[in-house]
Amino acid sequence: MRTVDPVKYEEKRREILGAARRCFSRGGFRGASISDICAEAGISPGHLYHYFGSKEAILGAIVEMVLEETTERFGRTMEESPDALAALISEMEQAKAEKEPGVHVLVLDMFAEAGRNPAMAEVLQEHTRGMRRLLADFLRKGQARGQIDPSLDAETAAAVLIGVIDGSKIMAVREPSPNRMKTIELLRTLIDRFLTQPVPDAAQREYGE
Amino acid sequence: MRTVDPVKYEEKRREILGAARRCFSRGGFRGASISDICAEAGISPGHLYHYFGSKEAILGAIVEMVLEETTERFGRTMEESPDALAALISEMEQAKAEKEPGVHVLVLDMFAEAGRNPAMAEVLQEHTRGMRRLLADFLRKGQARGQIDPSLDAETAAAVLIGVIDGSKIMAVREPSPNRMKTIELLRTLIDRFLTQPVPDAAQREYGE
Amino acid sequence: MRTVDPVKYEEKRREILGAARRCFSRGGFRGASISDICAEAGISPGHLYHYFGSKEAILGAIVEMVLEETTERFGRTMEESPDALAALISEMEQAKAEKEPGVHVLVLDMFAEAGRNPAMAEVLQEHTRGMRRLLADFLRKGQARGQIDPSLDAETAAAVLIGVIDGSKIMAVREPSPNRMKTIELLRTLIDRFLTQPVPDAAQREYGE
Amino acid sequence: MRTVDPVKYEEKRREILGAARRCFSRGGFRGASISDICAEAGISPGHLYHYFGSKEAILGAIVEMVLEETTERFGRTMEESPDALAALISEMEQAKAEKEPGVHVLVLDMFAEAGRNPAMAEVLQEHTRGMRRLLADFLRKGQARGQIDPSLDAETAAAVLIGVIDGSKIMAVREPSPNRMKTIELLRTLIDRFLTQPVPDAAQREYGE
DNA sequence: GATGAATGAGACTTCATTCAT
DNA sequence: CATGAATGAAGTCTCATTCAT
Repeated sequence: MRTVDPVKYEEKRREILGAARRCFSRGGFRGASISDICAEAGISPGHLYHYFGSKEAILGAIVEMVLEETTERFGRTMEESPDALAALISEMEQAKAEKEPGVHVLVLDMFAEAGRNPAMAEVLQEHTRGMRRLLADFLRKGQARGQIDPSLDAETAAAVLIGVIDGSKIMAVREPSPNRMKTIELLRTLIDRFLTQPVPDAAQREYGE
Repeated sequence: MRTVDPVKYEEKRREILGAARRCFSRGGFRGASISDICAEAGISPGHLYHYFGSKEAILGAIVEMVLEETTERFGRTMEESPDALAALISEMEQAKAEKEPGVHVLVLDMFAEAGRNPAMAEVLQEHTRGMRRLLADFLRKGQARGQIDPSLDAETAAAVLIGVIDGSKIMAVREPSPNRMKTIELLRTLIDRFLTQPVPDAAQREYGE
Repeated sequence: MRTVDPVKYEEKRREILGAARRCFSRGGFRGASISDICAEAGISPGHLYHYFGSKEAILGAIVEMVLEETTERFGRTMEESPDALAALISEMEQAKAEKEPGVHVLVLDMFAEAGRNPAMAEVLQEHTRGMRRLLADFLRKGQARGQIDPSLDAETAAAVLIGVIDGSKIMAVREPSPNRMKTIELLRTLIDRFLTQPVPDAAQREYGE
Repeated sequence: MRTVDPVKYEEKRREILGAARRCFSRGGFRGASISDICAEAGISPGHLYHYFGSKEAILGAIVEMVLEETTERFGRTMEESPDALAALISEMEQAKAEKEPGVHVLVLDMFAEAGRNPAMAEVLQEHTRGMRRLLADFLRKGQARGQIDPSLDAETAAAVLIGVIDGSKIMAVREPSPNRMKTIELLRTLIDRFLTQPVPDAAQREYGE
């Protein structure tokens, strides 16, 4: 009798996904139970299975959601930033000041999971391609504007920079809060020097003289 | 009569640890069961608890082992390398060509776990301090020899470089095998430019002109 | 749709409690396993945990139930009895002719458990206070009616009598069935003499003469 | 080659029994493991099985030991006491001031166990007979000396008094420390009135007048 | 005598999933 | 739509007992 209102359906789905995300953020993919998610979402387990066929499916949807958000945010950041350097630094700082602190855990868990789950690996790789393309375009624009070393292969440089961003996320786990400022500052230098054309080789190794 | 034989004990312990490591590499910390480990090690569940008081304890021992190995290998790499750049690149390449491919997963899992398990975080931070000190000393030597920009704060630079190495590990998950070469090559450039003194500011932004 | 039905829930809970009680009566608190209880109740182990969070919780509920029943029955007995003596004797006889013979074991187990489990001790003490108050009031009424020695402190006498009742329960374990009659008969004398004012001291030690 | 020195054997057996007793006192029969006992006795599990064929056997030996001690102590107490009343009170007080507080638990556990384990019940009943005989003799002597109501059947009275003593042990669990003094005092009255000839019936119910 | 490595059954508990209502 | 009762496999861990040394 009741028509299956697809709007409401999607809405509820998103609600559940939000609850799941909060749960996963706390204890990782394996650490949150369907029960936990149901409690957080305020629904019954039976009902949850109307929206997702399995826990794995929830996980998949979450990953997609998180990755999409990441890409989106990254795209916005780049649009709003004056240059590549500022954009990348901003990206790293934003990641650090996340409202939900568990997001990091979620992303790290994703990496680990991708290391052993081919399906997840595929999703992650697909997303990485998208993000790299985005960043590469951005770099190319910088090169066109003369802000970035034109000899860099934009595509490869983008991959490298994504690696640097990932590394900065791990730094948050590896080191306690102190001197994070100084590290970020030096990361800025690192990126700056990478993207900027270096002096001719001849001049390079001369400090000691 | 007096058969205590701590040698055999330690040997067996190591054997179990090896089995556990293989299992964890496959399925992550949470994904491998005590049963799995026992099967892999060829012992009964009851017996395993002669050597480790809990699954958590096994995990702890593994983590310690892996981190120790990492530090050792890193130390050796640096001793054998002619300069900092070579050492870091070699480190990243070695990591990639690990005999046991699952080690990556293990390390990534460790990061994720540290993100929510304070005990694990503590261990990881302790180890990070050690590794950073090692790397900082190495950088200072390079600075003394005039190979590295003396204006860099060695301690902070070490932290940043560890981040880059971590990032390179994630790259292995993010991107399929192709064009890994080019990425590694560009990472070399990144590190090179970071550690090497840049040209005077005046000369920097001149590409386009 | 709105099927919460706390009635059915409570019913099932009581059912499980009944099964647990039967199991505990057979083998004691430690001797009955969750599996046993599930088999007795005809449910799966997973389901049992919908109703009780732990084995300890079941135990707690049982204890409460048994103690409550005891108090209730004791209250009724006293209301129905013409005087204190009859009430106490009736109490001891009733205890002996329990429908479920295991109840004794259960109570004895409770005492033992209370000797080492502080939580259980607390529950038992709470219940003891209630029962003592009940009995003390009863004794005071008897004193008012001139049936009981008014010089007895009702509260303390109640404690002592509870001890006598407990002792009579242990007698059931200590001695095989024969000459139970005679013992009960003599217990009646014991209580009678305790509650009844004795002759002046002068008259007391004169038997032999 | 080595003769099986029966003295040393018995000694070691007793040592293990002591350790087991301490363990059982803490956690009850079921709460102490063979491992615990071995640790407490400072021997290996394999060795323990040279002395006792099973855990059950240890339990049996302990029970026998405890019961024997109880009887012995009770015998001594009676020999040393001037009259029955003093002896019984002393018995109850001694029990209360036990060096090892866990002895109570052990005894209570024994009662509970006897409620369901026929072998244990048999042992307990055997011991009870011995103790009752002892006490009955003692009472008869008191009757002969004119200190105790001669109309009491000594055998039955002994059973009743053992019940009172048992009850006083449970009181230690049922009630926290306060006003234990008063209770013991009143227990004295209870026993005194029980053993002492009451006034003629006619005089008894006259308080109110 | 004495050790402790080794076993394997079984304990409690969790959890993804299904289904009658 | 929605509930929550129900399942049963699997997980971690304990423990009495055996046996080669």
